[in-house]
Amino acid sequence: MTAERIAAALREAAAGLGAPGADVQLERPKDPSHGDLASNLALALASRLRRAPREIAADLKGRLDGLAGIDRIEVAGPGFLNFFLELRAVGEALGRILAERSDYGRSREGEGRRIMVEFVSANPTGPLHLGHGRQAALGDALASLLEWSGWSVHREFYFNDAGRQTELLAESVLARYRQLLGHEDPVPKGGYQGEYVAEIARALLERDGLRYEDDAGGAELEAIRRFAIEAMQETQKRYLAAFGVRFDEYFAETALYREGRVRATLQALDEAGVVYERDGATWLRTATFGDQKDRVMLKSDGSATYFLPDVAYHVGKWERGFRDVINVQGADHHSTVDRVRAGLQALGIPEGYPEYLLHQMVTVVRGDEEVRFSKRSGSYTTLGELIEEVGVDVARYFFLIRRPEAHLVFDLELALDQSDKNPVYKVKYAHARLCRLSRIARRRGWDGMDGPDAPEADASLLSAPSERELTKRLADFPATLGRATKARAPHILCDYLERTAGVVNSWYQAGHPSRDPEASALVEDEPTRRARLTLAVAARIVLANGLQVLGIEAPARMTRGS
RNA sequence: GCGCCCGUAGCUCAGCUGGAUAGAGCAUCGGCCUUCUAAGCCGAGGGUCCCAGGUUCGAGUCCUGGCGGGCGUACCA
Repeated sequence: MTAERIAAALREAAAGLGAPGADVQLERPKDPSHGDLASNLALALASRLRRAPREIAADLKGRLDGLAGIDRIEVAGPGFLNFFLELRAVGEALGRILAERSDYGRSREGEGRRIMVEFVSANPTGPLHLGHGRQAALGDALASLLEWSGWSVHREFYFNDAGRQTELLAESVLARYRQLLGHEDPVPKGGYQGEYVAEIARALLERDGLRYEDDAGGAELEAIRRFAIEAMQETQKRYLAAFGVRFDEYFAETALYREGRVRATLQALDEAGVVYERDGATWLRTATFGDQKDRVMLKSDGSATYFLPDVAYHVGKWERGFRDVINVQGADHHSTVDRVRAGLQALGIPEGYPEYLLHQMVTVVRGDEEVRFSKRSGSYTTLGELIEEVGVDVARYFFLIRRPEAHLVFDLELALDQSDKNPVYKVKYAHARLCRLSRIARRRGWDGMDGPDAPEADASLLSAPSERELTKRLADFPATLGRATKARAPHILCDYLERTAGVVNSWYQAGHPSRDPEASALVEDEPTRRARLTLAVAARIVLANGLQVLGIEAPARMTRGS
């Protein structure tokens, strides 16, 4: 590729000027008058070479003579080198896109190594809410990005099925169950009030009949607890499936106890000399490893806090062979980061393990009005209700549209809009328009662009500014995916897709028959038509692949609403 | 009090290793449909990048200190 050749030539030229091993990065100038590619190498080398940047740039330029595919090189501004490529070189990406098709954008960066992405990890004590929605979309998109970058990804969901909260759930279910039988049991203090608890109680009654009616004391609470957790998990899994998210493994906290891993972790920490007793409780010296203060592992009543099994769980991840782990969590859990890492470090696991991706909270608005999370009608309490109203694709996209560390405002009014104002639809429409071009071409007997044996198009015929711009954008797709993956930031891909869709729409519109038939992809001149249809197919592939990464459908046609 | 995150156009937000004149969508205003679906396109206005210092040839981006907002800071989960 031309860009790689230029970078290599620049490195060599820099070495020739006395600066070997320079880190050369080419960038896409925003302004087309700054060329197709630009390098700030001369600026970066100025202090090292103790020379004026523009002077260095001129020397570099002198050493780059005769590079194929380059029309001209300019020294500009404070010392930039701007490269203007021949159209053929700009268009070389098109051939690659047509050849790689649905694989265009994949890389081998991860070299097949295993990586775990843990996300959602909701407690089995209630339905999934909107925060879980953001996490589901984010974790799944991140996992998908990693797969596209050549990692072997394991998607995992951890659930706390052992703590006090699950007992409270069971007690709440029992109260509701007895209410169904005409008793006046109140839901326990701090218990779960939601309607879903009553539903579980009804299901329990249906399955087991009157078995627990006289069990106000709770002798069979364990059976109820298991039933409730299972029911809750079924519901969660159903919503996640509807949301298009699938996990390789659901990991239960109780498994840690059953296998003795909690006790073993406690013992190992004790042997490491980082455990002490105070006020009847057992503490871990997490402050020694960067935590703000020491933490309790065993309460004075002998039961464990969440912290201890959390550490045991992550020791398990390490022992299962996962050297790369990303935990996707809400920012309200950020205090666990330091303490879990501290516990792991005390056991000799490297600092900074595991990696965390913390995302900020979600607020929902309808126009100017904030939607409160309450049980009153018209408010959203669960992910399921949201999906039902706006659809899976819109929900997924909206959850991904912002940087994880930025607060997310979910606008229902915009989400329900089906015009191009809605960014998801903008991308889908662009994709559908490109499909339509190919359909019409086929209908007119101009076939052959879509097959695997499509003849090479002449990219030098793509001379309009919008064609050049679109071609360059398409060439940047693999690098954009790479950047999004490394930054753990799917929104970078959203941003790319929206901009690309904008360029597509603009190009499409310029060639609309009512505007300029000569600029259309469907012109009579065969070589020109072939080149433009190739561009259309390439753009379609890129949009489809991008949406695929985000788990969003790329329709070949959009049906007009009434 | 302490810790993490955020502060960019009226609103919601991008801004890649520090680089050229700070960008997009929405909203507002003005143009463009007999033609491949205009669910669109073109154009315009709109900015003390929270403030103050510092590092640098160069800071929205890095450092320090403020101010404002969110989330944490349990022998809760």
